[in-house]
Amino acid sequence: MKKTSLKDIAQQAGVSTALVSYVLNGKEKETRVGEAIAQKIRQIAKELNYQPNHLAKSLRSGKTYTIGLIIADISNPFFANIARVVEDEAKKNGYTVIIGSCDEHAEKSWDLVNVLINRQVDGFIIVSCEGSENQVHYLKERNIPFVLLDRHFPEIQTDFVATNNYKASYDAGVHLIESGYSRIGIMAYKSNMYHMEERVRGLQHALRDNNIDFNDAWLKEVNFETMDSEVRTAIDEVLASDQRVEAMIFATYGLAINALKYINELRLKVPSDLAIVSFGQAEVFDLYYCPITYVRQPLEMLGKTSVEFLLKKLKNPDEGMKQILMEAKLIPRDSSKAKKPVSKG
Amino acid sequence: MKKTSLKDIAQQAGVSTALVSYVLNGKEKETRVGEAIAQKIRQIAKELNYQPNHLAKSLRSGKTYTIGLIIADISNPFFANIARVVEDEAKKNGYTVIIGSCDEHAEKSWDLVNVLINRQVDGFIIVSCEGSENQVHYLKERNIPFVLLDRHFPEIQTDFVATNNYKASYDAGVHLIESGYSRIGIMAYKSNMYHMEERVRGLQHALRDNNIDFNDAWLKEVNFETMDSEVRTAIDEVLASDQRVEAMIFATYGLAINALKYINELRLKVPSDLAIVSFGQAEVFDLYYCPITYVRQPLEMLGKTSVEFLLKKLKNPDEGMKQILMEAKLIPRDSSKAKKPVSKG
DNA sequence: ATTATGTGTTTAAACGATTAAGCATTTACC
DNA sequence: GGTAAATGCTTAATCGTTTAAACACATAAT
Repeated sequence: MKKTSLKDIAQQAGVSTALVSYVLNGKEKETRVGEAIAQKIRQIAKELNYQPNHLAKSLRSGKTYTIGLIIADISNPFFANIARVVEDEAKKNGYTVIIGSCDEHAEKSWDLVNVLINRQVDGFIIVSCEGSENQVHYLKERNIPFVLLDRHFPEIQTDFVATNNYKASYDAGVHLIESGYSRIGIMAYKSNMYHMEERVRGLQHALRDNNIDFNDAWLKEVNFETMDSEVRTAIDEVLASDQRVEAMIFATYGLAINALKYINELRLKVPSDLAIVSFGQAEVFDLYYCPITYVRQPLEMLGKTSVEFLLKKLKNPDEGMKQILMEAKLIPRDSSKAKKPVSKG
Repeated sequence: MKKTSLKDIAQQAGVSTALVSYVLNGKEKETRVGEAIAQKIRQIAKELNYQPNHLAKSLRSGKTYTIGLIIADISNPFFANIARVVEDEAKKNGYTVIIGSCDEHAEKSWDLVNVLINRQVDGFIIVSCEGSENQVHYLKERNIPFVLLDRHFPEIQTDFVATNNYKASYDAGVHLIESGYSRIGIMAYKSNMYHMEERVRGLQHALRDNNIDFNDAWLKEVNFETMDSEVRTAIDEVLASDQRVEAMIFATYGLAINALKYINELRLKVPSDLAIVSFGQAEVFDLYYCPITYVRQPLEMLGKTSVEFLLKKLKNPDEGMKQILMEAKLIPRDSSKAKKPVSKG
């Protein structure tokens, strides 16, 4: 039993497919279709449970009403959630989203871009991974609409929606300082992505502005792929050094989780043995015995705005470049509780 | 700058589009294309960076190489992970996945089914929600290939891939009994979905087989939408009753999370005040101060097998019905640690 | 009576690919 | 030399829509 097409309806009604198309697209007025025949067409369409073929529509119109969403790491709940927001927002506007995760690999990301271009997506929303600048350039050259989400490349002029990571990290640093910590480290991915660098820089400047010298041993950069083991080593090191850190900022959710697991194994107490602030947000942070202070990124807003920007661009390709940095909010919890003052020396 | 099409290549090469199509689809042998011209065509295709238009291909062939994945609740990390597995597995086979979450609402699920049918997906993988039987019947009638994942309707003959929930819950019950607990409750969604009922039944039979009378007050069924508040009430009740439970099985991840939050607020200790076993799996369970015993469902296998079943069906629609129940594994942790014996009376 | 205007409908091309069928031409065979 | 087979390529229909243009009437205006 084949799907019913315009032709089927046309045949039953004894008219041409053109009329059927006009009526079912609500163009009866402009195209002056007779009221009687319009009724009949609608009636038959309902009886046959007509559902238009999106492929044909898209082929004809050149618009698929589909957005390609490329996410650097969908296992990160922050990104998983942002994907949901994007999807919901897109659906509200009649768009379908095809999601792909590149797991922080630029080649995978290339594949995805190509697959999705073949599928004729109207545009992209991309959480870029390291080394994917060429892809951004490619999309620009080919004039394919896209918006970068959460991560962007300051040296490439593009639309983007991101968090003010510098400020977020600066605030986190100040918060820890005000809570009485001064030897504050940060763990980040080994990466030259701007958002990572900003998170590191934010803390460094917070310390500098409070007259604390940042010790390079306090910065721990680990590789994404080998995170599990490297995090352990890193923790060992920052705790062992003669300049042992008292507090640590984790630049991503994944780092924090791995670190917390290890810290548990070591039977260290948070925050007395190590105070913690983490980027990202997840239920884990609430349920940890010592709830984790975290940087809450404006997830909903980021997702919604990225869709909004993209759809505007799709409607009017000549519209100007849109860039926005949103503010994150530090949510103080027990893991960064004020330190009990200790007499010096 | 338009995308290059077959026609463009044909023009440049001075041949018909048919030849180009043959060559680029590797059919030069069967269709006896001259070697010289084949070379030329490939050359030009490369120069123009030709990417075939999937829409046109699909329209012609009636196959989109797209799978619709409908998930009952994507905010559940178990489902989020299974979605990843499905996506990866599909991609390996050249399929693209369009994911939609119906948030446990049957109407949303209907919408998704229709949207995806319009998008001409080749088939569906569905984690059904309550009240969506009509949709399953609809797909069967319309002869649209689909596989039910994780949840199925025993009264409807369909392909499905699911967990043996009865056994999983039975095992959980036995484990708790062996750990010295006897007043064991279970919290589930108020639902007549088979997988839920099986989880309840599993515990009940485990108790019966160990000569423990199941007290109906130990069964707490809460509504998905109002879970936040109902869980609290339910916990209050099972702890207050004269037949206070000592242990509780949570039939879903969401229920466990909510309960744990409340238990923390009440400053109750796990497992001494209340032992816990939960379905689902997530990092939270590892990081909780008292790691949570949980039922590990064969996530990878479930996802992969569902794709496998569907793709087989797509290749050969007449293949027989495929149904499989996979075994879950109980992962014992501290939250269900053996109880210290207490003298009776 | 002729032209203009309005009304209701059909025709046919187009989107970009696939593919059965047809058409030349060359080579093989008896 | 005549038929058959092999070779290399083109034509044109098709998938299901959309939509500009053409067409055929009826009614109104001059």
